[in-house]
Amino acid sequence: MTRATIRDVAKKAGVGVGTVSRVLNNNPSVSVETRERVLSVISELDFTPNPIARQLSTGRTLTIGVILPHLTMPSYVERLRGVQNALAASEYDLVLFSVETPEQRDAYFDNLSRTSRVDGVIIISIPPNDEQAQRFADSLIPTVLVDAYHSQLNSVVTDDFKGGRKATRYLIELGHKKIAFLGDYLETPFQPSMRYRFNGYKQALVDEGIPFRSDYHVEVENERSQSCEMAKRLLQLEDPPTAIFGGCDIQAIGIIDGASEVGVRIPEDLSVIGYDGIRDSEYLGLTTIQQHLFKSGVEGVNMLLGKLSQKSHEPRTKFIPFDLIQRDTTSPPRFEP
Amino acid sequence: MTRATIRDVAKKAGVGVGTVSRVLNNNPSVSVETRERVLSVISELDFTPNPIARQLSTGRTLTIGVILPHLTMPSYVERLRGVQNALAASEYDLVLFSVETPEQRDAYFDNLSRTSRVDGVIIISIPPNDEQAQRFADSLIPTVLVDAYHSQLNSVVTDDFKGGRKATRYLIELGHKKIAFLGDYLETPFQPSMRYRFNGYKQALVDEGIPFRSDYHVEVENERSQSCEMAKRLLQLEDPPTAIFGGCDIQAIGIIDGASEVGVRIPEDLSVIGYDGIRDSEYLGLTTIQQHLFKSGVEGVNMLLGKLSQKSHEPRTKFIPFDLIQRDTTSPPRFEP
DNA sequence: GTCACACGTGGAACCGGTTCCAAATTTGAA
DNA sequence: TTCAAATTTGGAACCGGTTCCACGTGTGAC
Repeated sequence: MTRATIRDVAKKAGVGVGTVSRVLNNNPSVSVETRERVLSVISELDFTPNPIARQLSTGRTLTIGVILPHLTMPSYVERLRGVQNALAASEYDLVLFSVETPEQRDAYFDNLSRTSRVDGVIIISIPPNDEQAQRFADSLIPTVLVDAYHSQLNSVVTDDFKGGRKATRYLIELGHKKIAFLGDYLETPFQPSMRYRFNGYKQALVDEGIPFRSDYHVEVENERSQSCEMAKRLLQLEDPPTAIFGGCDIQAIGIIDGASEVGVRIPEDLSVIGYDGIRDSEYLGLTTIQQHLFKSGVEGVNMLLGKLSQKSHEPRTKFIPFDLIQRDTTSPPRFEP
Repeated sequence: MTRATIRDVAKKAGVGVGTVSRVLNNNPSVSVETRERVLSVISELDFTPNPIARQLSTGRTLTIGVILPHLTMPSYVERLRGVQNALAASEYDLVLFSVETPEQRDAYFDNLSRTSRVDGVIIISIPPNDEQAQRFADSLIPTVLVDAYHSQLNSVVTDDFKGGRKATRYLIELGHKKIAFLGDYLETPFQPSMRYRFNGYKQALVDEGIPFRSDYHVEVENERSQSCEMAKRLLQLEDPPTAIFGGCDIQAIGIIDGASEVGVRIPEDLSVIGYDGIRDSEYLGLTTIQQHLFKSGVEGVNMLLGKLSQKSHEPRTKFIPFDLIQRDTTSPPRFEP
C-alpha cells in the first residue's frame, strides 16, 4: 500500500491541492468548513506530508550538520550534548559527522559547504583552514565554529590563553614555583587550543619571573593511562614539580592516578589542576578551569539559529567565560628547606 | 549568484538533461566524448547535484535515523560510536534523535515510523511498546533495535539475564556468599536490561541455594556519586556483603569510591564486579562483564544495511556474546570465623 | 446600479533531480 | 543494398510538496 499524497487528499475532499497545502501550513485564508473537511480526509487517509518534497519546494532542509572529532573524548560529547539539546527544541534535525582523520575532515568540509544538504553547520573543535573557511563564508550556508576560531566565520570560544594563564597564576599564588605542564601534543592538525593553554602557562611563568623548564613540559595523547605514566616520570625527576597543570581534565585525572601509584599525596605533596570541567572533575573533587562545555554547544546553536532567521552576515565571536573551580586537589606547597 | 542546475549544464554542453544525469550516475551508455564534454561543463560551472531533488525522485533519503537515550551515559555513547563508525563507511548519513523523556520517545517513534524522512532506523537501548513496534514493522522502513528486543523487529542484544547470572556465579565460585546487587531502579519506562541482570543475579543465588536478601539490593540512579553513597550504606550494615555486583560499570566505580571512603580495601575486604566494559573499566582494573558496546553498534548497522539491500522482512535477532573480564577488583573473601 | 475590494479557492508552474520511451544514428549480417 | 539490432541521445513525465496568479463570489460605499 503506497502512501497518500496531497493530490489524493485534494481529490477525496473535493478541493484543490493549494487548499490542502494551505491547511497543512495553517494558512488563515481557508474557511473553517473547508479546513475541517480537509483535516478529516487527512486523518482518514492517514496522510503525512513528505518532508523531502517540502524541502525541495521550499529550499530548506530543516537540517543542521554537526561536524566534530571522534566521540571518544568527554569534552566533545558534552559540547555535542549542548548542541543536541538546543536543536531538539528547534525545528531542525541534527546530522552527525564525526571526523577521524584529516582527510575525512576535508571531505566533510568540502561536501557540506558545496551541497545544499543542510541549512546550517556547526563545527566543534576543528578549525578550518583559510580556504575552507572562505568557502563556508561564500556559501549561503550559515556556519558557526564552537571551540574554534576563524576570522571569516562565527564562533563561540573561550580564551584558552587566559585560561591557561589563570590556572598557572593560581598555582603560583598558592606559592608554587615548580609547576609542570602535562598536555596534548602541541603540533596537531586539529585543535590548537592546547597550544594556547600552554602559551598561557608560559606567560604566567614569565610574568612572575619563573623560568620555563622544558623538563617540566610533557606531551601525551589525550588519554588517561598515558598521562598517568608520564606523570609518574615527572614525579620521579630529581627535582620534581610541586604542582602539575593538566591540559585537560582527563589528563589531570591521569596525573592523580600516577601520583597515587608512586605514593605522592594530593594535595599535600602535589597540587593538580585540570581544564574543561567535565562531569568526572566535579565528582573527583578536581580543581579545574570550568569552561562550560554544554553551554558552548547551546550558544553555538543559538548563534546559528539567529543567523538563519535574520540573515545578518557579519561574522561574530562570542566568548564564553571560564571559571576557576577550586576543589580538593590544590593547596599551598609544603615548606621545603 | 544562484546555484547551477542540471538544466544549465545540459544547455551549456548542448545535450539533454537525461544525458547529464547519466553522466552523474556513471551510466555506461554515454559515449566517451559526450561524457567528457559534460564533465568539463560540470567543473566549469562548479555544479553539484542537489541531494534533495535526487532524494525526491529516487525515493531514497540516504539517511538513517538513530534514536537513543540522552548522551550522558558512556555506554550509550560507546554504542553510538559503533553506529557512527559503521555508517560513515556507508553512503548513509546519521540523523541523531536523543530522548530525554517518555513523551519525546513516543514523538520520535511516531514521527520516524510515519514519515519517509529516513531510509532506516536504529534504536539504541529503548524498547518500543507493541503498538510502536507494530508501526515500525508495518512501515516500509527497516528498523533495528540495539540493546533492546521486540519480537516484531530486528535486534542486536546481549543476554543480560545470563550476564547477570554469570557475574554472580563467578563471585560465588570465588567463595562469596554475601553478595549485594547495586543497580538502576528496576521500574523504568526505558530499558529493562537492568531487570534481567538482577533476575540473573537472583537466579544464580537460587541455583546455589543462597537466599536472596532484600537488604542487599539497592536501587540508585545510574550515576557515580549516588552509587558511592549507597555503597557506603551497604558496607555499614551490621552484616555487610563481601561482594557487590554493580549493575553497570559507572555504578561499580561508585562502589569502589564508597569503599575507599569508608576504608574498605578492594579486593581484600570487598570484591566488586561491574557490567558493560566501558573504557574506564579497563583503566581502573575493574572486573566486569564486557558486552562489546562498540561492536553492538556496528552489528546493528550491518543488520540494517542488509535489510536495506535485500529487503528480507523476517525479523532477526543477533546475540552479541559477553565476556567476563577478570581484573583487580575481585578475589576470594577473607576467611571469617 | 456600479465599482472597488476582500476573501476563498483552484490549479498551473515550479523546485532539481531520475527514468523511460521514442527517435536518430551506427553497426553488422544477409 | 536492405533491414534488424545495438548504441546513444533528447526530453517529457514524474517524485510530492509550495506558491502565485487568476477567478468567482460577496460586501459595502457611493
